[in-house]
Amino acid sequence: MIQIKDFKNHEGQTIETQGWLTNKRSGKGLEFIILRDGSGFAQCIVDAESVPNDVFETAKRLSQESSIKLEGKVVKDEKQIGGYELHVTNLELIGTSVDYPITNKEHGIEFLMDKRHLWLRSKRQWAILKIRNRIIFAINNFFQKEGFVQTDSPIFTGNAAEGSTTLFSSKYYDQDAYLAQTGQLYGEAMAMAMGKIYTFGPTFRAEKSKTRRHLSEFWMIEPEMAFYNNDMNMDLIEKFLKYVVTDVLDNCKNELEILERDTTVFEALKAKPFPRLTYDKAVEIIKGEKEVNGKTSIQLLNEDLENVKAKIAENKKGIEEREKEIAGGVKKGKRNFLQAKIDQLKQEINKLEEAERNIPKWLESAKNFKYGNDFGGSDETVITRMFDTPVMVYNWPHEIKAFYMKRDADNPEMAKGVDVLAPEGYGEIVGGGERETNLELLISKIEEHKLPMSEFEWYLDLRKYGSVPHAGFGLGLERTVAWICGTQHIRETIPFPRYYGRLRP
RNA sequence: UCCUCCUUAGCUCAGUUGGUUAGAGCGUCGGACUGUUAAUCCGCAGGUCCUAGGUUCAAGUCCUAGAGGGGGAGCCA
Repeated sequence: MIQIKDFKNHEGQTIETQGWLTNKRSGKGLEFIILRDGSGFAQCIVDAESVPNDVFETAKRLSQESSIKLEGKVVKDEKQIGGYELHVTNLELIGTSVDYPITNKEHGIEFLMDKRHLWLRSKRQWAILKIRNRIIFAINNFFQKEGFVQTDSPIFTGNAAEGSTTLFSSKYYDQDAYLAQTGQLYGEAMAMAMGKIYTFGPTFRAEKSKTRRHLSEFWMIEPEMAFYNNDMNMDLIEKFLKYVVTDVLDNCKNELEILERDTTVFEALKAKPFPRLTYDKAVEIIKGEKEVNGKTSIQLLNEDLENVKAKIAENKKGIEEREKEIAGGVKKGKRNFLQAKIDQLKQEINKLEEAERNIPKWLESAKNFKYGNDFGGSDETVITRMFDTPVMVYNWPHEIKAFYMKRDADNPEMAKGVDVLAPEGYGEIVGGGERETNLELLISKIEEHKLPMSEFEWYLDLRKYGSVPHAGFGLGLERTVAWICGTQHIRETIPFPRYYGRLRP
């Protein structure tokens, strides 16, 4: 039994293969079957003259997602995705498929999410999951090569700590428990034992967020390094992200092509250093007080808005012209064609008008940004819009950062945190920083945040027994997958997404 | 929780100032076509216009309430 990905090693040979019919086209005495088997996609041709009558009849009646076993000759054909097709000599039906709900046409996100268990079979989803797999592989490779030890943090935690995020509450025997929102504090303990570690596991946030970049359950990679300061931390993040992106570019060409991802942005990223902005500089850029590449954020956003408006006007004109043409009297076929185009333009307008409503709000919030606040989603969009690589923002006001963040000795209002913002509006993919080592400062911070001291006794021990400078960060897997794949929604990047309002399938 | 947009055929969507029998494309099914790439062409079938009230001679269209969904804010990876 030969897998589709190995067809290239069997050119000219007659082989057996099996899989599912994902699409079919037919001509007289010819059936073109698009077969998928998880390893790839291939066109299989059943010619009435090359197979027994009953086999051709079976092929003719095959429906979408029928499972089949095929025998045939592998033939090279440059036009095919994998470069090879199968000239079928025999075919056997394994399992029928009646009224498969997902057709090869458009569907809405809600319908597809209700059918997620079947949607996973489609080509686009296949490509995304293959890239997700490669990213995970690359992450592990990178840290293993760099001498990190993979360790895991617990999922049940006893404290709802670390501040503002809402957690999922649960029961642990007779005690209240919560699902972990991060493994970081445990990571610090493990780094004190193993030197350099990383955790890789699921995290849970019970925020009722309804945006294209949020999930309630997502996977996070959290490295933690003893004897690292924040500058070393930022060097590592940059090296790490470049490694992962390069690895995916080298090994997932076919998948990126299926997704129609423009990979030129990644080529730029490989060559250039990531911009490193202090919080102060980033705020100047957001408020439009500082130019980047000759433009301020306000100018750029206004340009974006003008472009959106121009596109809407253009579409409206296109609709008007076609409506006039229809009113003038045309044949049925032509009328249908024009009507379809009109509908498509109207749908585009709906999306553009959403942008038209949002951009002015972002502009307002950018202009009125108050120094000392944390960045909101729109502020991140504004700042990443200015650059074509990920941007690092470091040295944040300590008041808006977590209690364990290291205070800057030269600038006591600031904490040594770093956020990495992905380009193209994919948001914050990394959050991290150097950790506070001063026991007294930590204790006062815990009190300031009104956190239960008893839950942190063990954590404070880390500062009592051989405390050392250390740093680390957390990378959101799904946001990274979304950015590299260029997906519209983060929920396409995980097999069975959990987000507000979605628990099944 | 707040703001905003949406809900019409299996799916994706049109439906004008309220006005006769609610439309299209795709999909299904039947047929045509020897090489198709979301194939194409012809034909048949397919409707609780989200729900409940209300205004009106008349409601898919207007009003009120509710349900569900998209996007955004907050929060964050």
